[in-house]
Amino acid sequence: MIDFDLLSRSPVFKGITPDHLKAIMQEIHYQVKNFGKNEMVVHSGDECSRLFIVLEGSVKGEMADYTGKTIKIEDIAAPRPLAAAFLFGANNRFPVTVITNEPVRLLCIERSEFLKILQQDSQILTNYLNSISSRAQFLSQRIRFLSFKTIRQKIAHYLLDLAGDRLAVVELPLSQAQLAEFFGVTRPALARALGELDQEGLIQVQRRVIRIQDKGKMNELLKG
Amino acid sequence: MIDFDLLSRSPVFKGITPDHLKAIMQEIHYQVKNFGKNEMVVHSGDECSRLFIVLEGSVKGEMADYTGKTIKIEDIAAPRPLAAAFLFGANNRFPVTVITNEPVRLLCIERSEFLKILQQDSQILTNYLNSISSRAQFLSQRIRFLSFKTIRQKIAHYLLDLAGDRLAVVELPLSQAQLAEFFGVTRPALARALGELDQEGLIQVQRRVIRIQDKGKMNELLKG
DNA sequence: GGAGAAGTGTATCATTTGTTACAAACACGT
DNA sequence: ACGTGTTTGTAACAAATGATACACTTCTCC
Repeated sequence: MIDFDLLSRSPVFKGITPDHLKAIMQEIHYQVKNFGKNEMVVHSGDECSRLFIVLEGSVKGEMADYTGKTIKIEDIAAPRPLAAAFLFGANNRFPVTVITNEPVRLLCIERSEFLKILQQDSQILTNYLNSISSRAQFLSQRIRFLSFKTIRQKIAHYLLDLAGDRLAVVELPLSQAQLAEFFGVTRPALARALGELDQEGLIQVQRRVIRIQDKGKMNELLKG
Repeated sequence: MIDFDLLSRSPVFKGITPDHLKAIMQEIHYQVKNFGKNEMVVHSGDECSRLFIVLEGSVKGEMADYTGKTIKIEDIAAPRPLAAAFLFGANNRFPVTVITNEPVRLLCIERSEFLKILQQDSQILTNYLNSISSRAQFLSQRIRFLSFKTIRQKIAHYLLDLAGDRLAVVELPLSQAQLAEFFGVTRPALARALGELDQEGLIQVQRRVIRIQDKGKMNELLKG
């Protein structure tokens, strides 16, 4: 049995009433699969020909590097879909290995069946397009961010983005350690860079609260 | 007038016969706009509510950094679409400014009209999904690549990827200078790293031709 | 074959960042 | 107020890379 109430809150089916969703699902072929704890759902490199949506429990995506060591990428809990961006596209293979954190129920829909849904319901189509489109945009921004060479540049970009047009005083939403990880640098290096910018009078740092003193010079940093 | 023969070779309309495409287009509302040379088509930050496809000529995407300096991102020639991944998604704004390289004819389709097409024709829907999905995958891989810290790691990843399961001898498809730019490092630094890997016996470099001597140790590099 | 251009190997030094370690400031429960 | 754990500020040294310069090879065109 499927909890259509929960499923209708999934990003893919947002805005669809549970009843309507139930009607839609009756028209197509799908499967519900049960997994135990720590079971492997898909293996990295498997062909991605079905859409998976977590109905119950949560799974984690792990990426295996060349040595076999695995790194956890992200957790996905009900009712979110699984690797939605990889259902279509040139190379339909999972980039990650997916393993259950706990007992899990998965909704599996063949790509061709899911296509039927997309053609039938414009709301779901829009949802899905928005979803992978947003992901592409997010990734695009992330690449732009990663292309900044120095820590100073990353800080400048981050702070200016955070401040926007508003006042020049911002409070960091992350701890330095988290921010350092987001920047892809070490925590002491980040603290040092913040300290230097403070000494040079570009910003004023009081733990999490930062005042941008000289927006002009901060912009200058992004030049090179 | 639209050259449906050309348009049917666009990634979005691939696999559709020119006649069928003509029939589809007669059902919906669209515009064809003409631009002169060096005219601005869209400005960075503009709302992206229409799909643009280049019918004639070519345009370039430029990104403005905080200082106002512009960097050319890519050229788009007929019959390719423009910023297809930004038509949907959370923040529908162009990340780039688009300027014509020469006199250009553009096909403009409102998002709502394009949605009609997507629902009507499963081939076009699949094309479009493949297109933005591929882009997300490409960006995803690029981020993974950028997350390698050292040049040695980038080299290892690049070479192992290039070699695949085949022999251990690969010929670089790019010059060192181009490869260095792709890696986001300087050319001498890349050459130095290659030289060191050679000295350590992991690879054997003869200008563009590289022989991977020790795949095991190359894999090790990707650990840390 | 020779001249010039492009690509490659290498060296030196400056700059940036990672690494490690430790002290100071803060948060929170008792 | 007091300890305890977390977060933040700083320091010293090592490692990696950038910047710059130059010699050498290979290619191409004449």
